[in-house]
Amino acid sequence: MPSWLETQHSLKKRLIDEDDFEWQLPTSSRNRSSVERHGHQVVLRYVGGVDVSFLKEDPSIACGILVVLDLQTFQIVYQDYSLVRLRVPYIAGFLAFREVPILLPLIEKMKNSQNPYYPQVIMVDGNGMLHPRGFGLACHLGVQANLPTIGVGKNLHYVDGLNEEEVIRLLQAGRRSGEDFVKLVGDSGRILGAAMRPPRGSQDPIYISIGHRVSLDTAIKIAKITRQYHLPEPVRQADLRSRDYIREHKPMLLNLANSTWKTTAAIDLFNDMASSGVLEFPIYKDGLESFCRWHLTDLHTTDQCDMFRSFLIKKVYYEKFALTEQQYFAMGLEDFLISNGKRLLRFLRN
DNA sequence: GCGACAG
DNA sequence: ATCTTGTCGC
Repeated sequence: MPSWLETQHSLKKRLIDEDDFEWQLPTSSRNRSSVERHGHQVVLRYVGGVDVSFLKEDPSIACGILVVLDLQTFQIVYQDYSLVRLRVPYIAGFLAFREVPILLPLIEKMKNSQNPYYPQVIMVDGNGMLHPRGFGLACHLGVQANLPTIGVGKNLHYVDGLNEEEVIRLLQAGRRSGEDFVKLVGDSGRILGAAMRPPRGSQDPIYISIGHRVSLDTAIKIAKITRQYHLPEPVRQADLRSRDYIREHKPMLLNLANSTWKTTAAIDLFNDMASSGVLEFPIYKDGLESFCRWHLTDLHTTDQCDMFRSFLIKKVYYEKFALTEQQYFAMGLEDFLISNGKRLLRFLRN
């Protein structure tokens, strides 16, 4: 099994950072004819948006959504949900490994059914090239779905020396010239994306970056024409609707959370350790990523097991299963496997 | 050395 | 991601 790092690097080779599509951007003039050729729109009309929302009481339960906005009417013409139980932690810089498995099937389902609203480009709730290794969620999803994608971030990832204060300063400097966007140049000199000035009243910028098969200039143009409020409409609608879905189904979801949670979490942990003999976890150190590795063969003494236990609690259990500290202890899981080193040793021998 | 870290 | 009512301003 390749590591997440290796997967990112190899998928990145397939990334296309320039315009690669049949359609054209709609002109500012109003004569938007719905001309079609070979069943495909010649002018950009259907813009997708994806997002994932979570259940507060059990963050391992999530709802992924795909919506499609019709630019001609500015209405949502398609939406589809997917309810999932997450087994992958959120780790900064590796968001795609958590969300792509949810979102990709939604896209493929639509493609396989030859839905006429199949999006020509998808706006993703998460960054694209504006990412520590230049391959964020939007890139990852775009490459795997082979669709043009645009990254739309609400927060600036810690990457290439960029910081938010500087961005806000740049945006305000560009205000006089009427410029709504500022391109973001990292310490390396590379252009990583662009910051979009929020509508007046709000302070936080949003961040646009290349996902796949779209140039930054095109991404910016599409962000412009799809923005009515703070966020571009496809992403905003995906956000709102997936949140609504969670809210509406809350009673049922709470049942689900209580019924299978405990055993699933414990069994998965067993399997992970037993099959690979090693637990790996990516961590950041001095702006570089590395892996924290624990080999089961390292666990000879009670002390080592105790250290392993605290690592496990801090770095694996909470994040791997997206548990909060309170939830973790409420589950009583520490008694099950890792209450102390001796107990862990006993488990390892069997 | 620590801390900054998309959703 | 999630937590949250009223409130300040156009």
